[in-house]
Amino acid sequence: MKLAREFYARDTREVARDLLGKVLVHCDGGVRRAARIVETEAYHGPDDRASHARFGPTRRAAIMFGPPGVAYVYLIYGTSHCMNVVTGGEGFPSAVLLRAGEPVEGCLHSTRGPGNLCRALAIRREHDNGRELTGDDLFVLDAPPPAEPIIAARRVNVDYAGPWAERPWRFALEGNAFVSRAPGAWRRVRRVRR
DNA sequence: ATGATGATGCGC
DNA sequence: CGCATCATCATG
Repeated sequence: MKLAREFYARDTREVARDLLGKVLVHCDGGVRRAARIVETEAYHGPDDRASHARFGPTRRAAIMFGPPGVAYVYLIYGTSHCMNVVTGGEGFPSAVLLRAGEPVEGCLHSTRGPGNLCRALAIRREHDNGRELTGDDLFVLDAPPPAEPIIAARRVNVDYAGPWAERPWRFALEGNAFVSRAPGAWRRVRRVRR
């Protein structure tokens, strides 16, 4: 069963945790590609200095201010695409970055790391940015809560964000082999409620 | 540790 | 307009 808009219309950090174990599906011209989400990051509100929304509703970030349940896909470092799902209430900019998955079906590449995950599922900014996750091409399938405990840590590569970089808004399934490597990963990890 | 590679956002 | 920056990855 596909996750409905109400799933996304909640606090970013809650959505980021609840997305773990769910299955991201991309129907790519008749071919189905899917991965189980094992790592996410929350970007929460206009004051989050790590968020693309920190400059306000610019052309790129405006989508984060819009309705939840929409894909936000952008190109980073000229080489990698990253996919987010827009969350929260309209007008309050927030999104969850999908950082890693576990291959389920039709994956073209490693699913470890946000850029790799997009490449594996053939998700690209030109085709998928702004796509409604309530549609039939790109969506997330519901799944039972994961057996693995959920862990949290500071977000990756957002040192420019000052104190906001310390917030434990990166979530993952403990011990999962597909969780991305990153500097300082899981050092100050805290366990989160199930 | 570093380079590839291009969109983005800012400041002039 | 120019320029620095960047929610990455692969390689050595």
